Amino acid sequence: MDQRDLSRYEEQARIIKALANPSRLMMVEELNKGRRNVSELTQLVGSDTSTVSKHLSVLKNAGLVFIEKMGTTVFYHLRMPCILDFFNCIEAVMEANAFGQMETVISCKTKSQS
Amino acid sequence: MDQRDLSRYEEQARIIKALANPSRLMMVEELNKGRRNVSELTQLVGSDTSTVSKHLSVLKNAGLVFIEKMGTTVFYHLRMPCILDFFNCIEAVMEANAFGQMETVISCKTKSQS
DNA sequence: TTCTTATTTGGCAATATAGCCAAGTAAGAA
DNA sequence: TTCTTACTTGGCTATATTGCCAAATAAGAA
Repeated sequence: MDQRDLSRYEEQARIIKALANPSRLMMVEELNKGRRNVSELTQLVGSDTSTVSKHLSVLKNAGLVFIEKMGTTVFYHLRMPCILDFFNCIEAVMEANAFGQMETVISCKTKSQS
Repeated sequence: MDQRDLSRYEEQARIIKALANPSRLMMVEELNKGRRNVSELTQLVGSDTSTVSKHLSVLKNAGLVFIEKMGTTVFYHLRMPCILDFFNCIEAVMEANAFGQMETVISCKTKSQS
């Protein structure tokens, strides 16, 4: 295990961790439609403004969004060209899981019949 | 905000969270080469066996791996057909970040020159 | 059965995360 | 300047995560 590899995994984990939160996923999906300011995202998520602001700073530190200031309002933009691939991948895992659960039910039925 | 949407985001977050750890990323990448038992993964990661076992149970609960028992040893298999897309996406963000840092350096230089 | 090897689970301490409220900052309006 | 609006930061608590050690389990071997 190389030190370079380790820090690469740590950096990857940092970015993935920034996405590993329901509120932040919601915001990312919304930002994929276009720029949004903090108030708009706050309304979407339904938490305190400060909470949303902190979520946004997590996304910013991970490099997933960038800001554009206009007067007193701050617009957040998504910088994640691969977002569709990313969500499709997670979606595929979820589908596989749903299918797996179905199989379990079937196999239980089969067992109870035998 | 629909309750269905919320729980979808929660489920997505749970899967993403399972990937958001350096040791688990290391294991996932290794498992992409083929099945591995706990000892092999323990050696790879360099933590305690119990720690690795718990990491594996996180991956299993997320549906990202499944097991195959052979006598006393347990082989873990990756179930993530999209793993390449996933890593490529994260890689793209990392590259964009590196590029962004470079830009910052350049813009600082430019500013100090003006 | 006892011994050994492979793995999982329980329990604990250290650290990180999430959310709220209150306080601080920043930019424009009055 | 003061007021207001938009946002960020500090501070706190509750909860979750990580990693270790020790103990439990499971399956063969002796």
